[in-house]
Amino acid sequence: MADDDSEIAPGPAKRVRNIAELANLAGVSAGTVSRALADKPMVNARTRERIQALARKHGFQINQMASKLRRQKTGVIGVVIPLGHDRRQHISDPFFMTLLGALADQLTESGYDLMLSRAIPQEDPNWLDRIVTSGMVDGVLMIGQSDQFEKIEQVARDYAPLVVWGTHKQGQVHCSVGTDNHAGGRMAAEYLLEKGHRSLVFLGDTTGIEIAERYRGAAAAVSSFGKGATLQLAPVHLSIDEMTGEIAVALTALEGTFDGVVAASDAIATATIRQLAARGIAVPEGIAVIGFDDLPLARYTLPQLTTIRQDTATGARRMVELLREKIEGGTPGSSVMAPELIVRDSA
Amino acid sequence: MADDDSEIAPGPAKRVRNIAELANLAGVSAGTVSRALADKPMVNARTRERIQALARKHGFQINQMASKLRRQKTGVIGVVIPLGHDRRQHISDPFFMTLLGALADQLTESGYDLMLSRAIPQEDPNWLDRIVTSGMVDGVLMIGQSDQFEKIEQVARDYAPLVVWGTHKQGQVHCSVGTDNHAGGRMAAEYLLEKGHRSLVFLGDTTGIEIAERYRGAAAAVSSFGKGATLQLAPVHLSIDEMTGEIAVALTALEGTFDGVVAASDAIATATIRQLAARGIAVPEGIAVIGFDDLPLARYTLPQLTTIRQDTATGARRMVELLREKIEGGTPGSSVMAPELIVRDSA
DNA sequence: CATAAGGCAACAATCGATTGCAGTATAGCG
DNA sequence: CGCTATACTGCAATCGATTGTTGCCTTATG
Repeated sequence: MADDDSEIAPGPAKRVRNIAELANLAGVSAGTVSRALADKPMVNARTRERIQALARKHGFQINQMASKLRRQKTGVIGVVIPLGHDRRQHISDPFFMTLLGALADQLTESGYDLMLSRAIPQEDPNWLDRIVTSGMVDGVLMIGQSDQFEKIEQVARDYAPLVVWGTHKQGQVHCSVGTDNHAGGRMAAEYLLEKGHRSLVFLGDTTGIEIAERYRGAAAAVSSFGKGATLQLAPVHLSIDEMTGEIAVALTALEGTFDGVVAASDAIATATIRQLAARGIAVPEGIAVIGFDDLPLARYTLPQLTTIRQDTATGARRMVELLREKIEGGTPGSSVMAPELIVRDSA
Repeated sequence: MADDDSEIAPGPAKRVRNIAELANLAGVSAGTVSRALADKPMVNARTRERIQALARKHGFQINQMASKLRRQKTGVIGVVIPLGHDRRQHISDPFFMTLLGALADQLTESGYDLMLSRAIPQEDPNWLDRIVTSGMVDGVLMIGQSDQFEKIEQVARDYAPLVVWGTHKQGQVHCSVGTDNHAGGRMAAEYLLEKGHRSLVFLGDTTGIEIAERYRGAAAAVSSFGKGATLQLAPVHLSIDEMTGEIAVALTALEGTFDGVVAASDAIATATIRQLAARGIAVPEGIAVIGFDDLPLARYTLPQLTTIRQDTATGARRMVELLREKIEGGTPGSSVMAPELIVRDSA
């Protein structure tokens, strides 16, 4: 094998553990190796390439821990999912997963690593401080505010590199990216009203601020429609285990009193459609159902979901952009995205 | 100023950046602080508590990078998704996401942090080495072998702490956890045959080893059934963008030549059902469809999916268990889980 | 030929925590 | 009272890479 500069090189040679050893092999100092591998112009092009080739040949890579320690930055972004109001809500919640996927793509493209944490505020009141001051991450992206708005505010007051997916409240300290949930809720209810439905039910648990906003939006639409329109509220949690039973209970309890469902999420909407089908109620003819999120699964149902779209792809892009700005010392504002009504077949 | 154990402590006091500063405050040496915070019995119980209280008060936490560097372990497990044969397959693929969620839960419970990486072998042939030797992780969990079986084998030969979700081949070096894909494929086809369907189509791209196994299993079932039964193959990729069009093409091309579909995944199955519905073909009366995975979304479709279940929860648990064994120096074998036929309504 | 200038590389301090070993104080016992 | 054993604590080396500073050597120019 005609290889680099050696005669016979069967597979990767003796393992090189650190810069010093490689420096020995190359006959230079550790500092030079460091600069060479970092492509610094200060080192002669020829030696640089020689060193890089040697590194490649021996499968050598910089020890990240040492490097990060010295440079005081990690190249890692923490992605946190606070499971606040709904302890049993699994990290595998479909909306979280979708946004997480988008964030992973964005961060990878930006050269960051992604560290995933699940946080349970009820068990550890310092959940956020722990992540923030662990020294493991350059910044934190949070998926959802849950019922931890105050905690987030408190931490954000002296920790800059933090961007949260969620609702934006007037005057809040922390930087958020999210859909206008109030507008989305209103939009959903208005669409059902427009379609001639008058007795609406909102399926969702309003403990978390985002869902609460959606409910308020729907309520606003109904009350501004005036007499003849009503909105009932039935709490349904996001955890998939609890959801099914709660929907069944709600549907039974409210049977005959409504002709339209505003679901707090697509997951709830699909589960609802399924249960309605099981009861022999056609969607949308018997009862119309509108979702929220526009997850991929919204297109998998039959009928396909009419829903309020949250654009997770651009949301993720924006979160990463804002976080980078903050890491570099900027102070960008929050970003509120307009929800979009996606009309398909369920309403 | 009243410091140390102080009288009035209004909020977190002056920020303490490292062990040395805290040691100063406490009037002890850095070593003692380190031991105290690590709950080592060697330090006096009273001083230990005093130091811990002080740390809490100043919101001090050990610098992870320094600690990890010194101890030569990170407490981080890398979770890698190789996007081998299907470059456009997004990290947000529903099966990946489901397994990832389960892994996240398991790792968190085991006290590990989770670092997520997306790897594109075609762009970076050293994708796995890069992650393994980066010094950032104590071990690696891989989700899916894709078409990288050889690469994985090669790395596994001298990197122990690696556990892969996927198929187990006789005599392989790397440790895998997964479903018996061959048996699963066979099971799916047998079920359709048993139900009286004779002309089957397998929808899936057999470049990846796991899907290939499923196909071979189905083919085995069909050929051992004997004459009268046929199996056609139509490649459909896992990427959600490509999938839809490819299914449409396949359904059109094969129209009228089949009465049963063995889908390589639940995602493919649901997309297929939807397209059949759009063509006015009833499932399962007109054409039966059976999926693979038993993702949560399998219950969201109408009709609900009959499918081959892969138990991701126990799979994840087992992956983490095996990885821990390997990190501690053990050499556990692979684990093959039996697939399970879940009969619902689509076949 | 001499001197200046510029390009490269070596040296050594530094990031912050951990830990083996040595040292000291206190208690206990003869 | 003195000596040993025990229980802590302090000291200093170490993990591996980065980077400001210093110094050498080469080349160019008067």
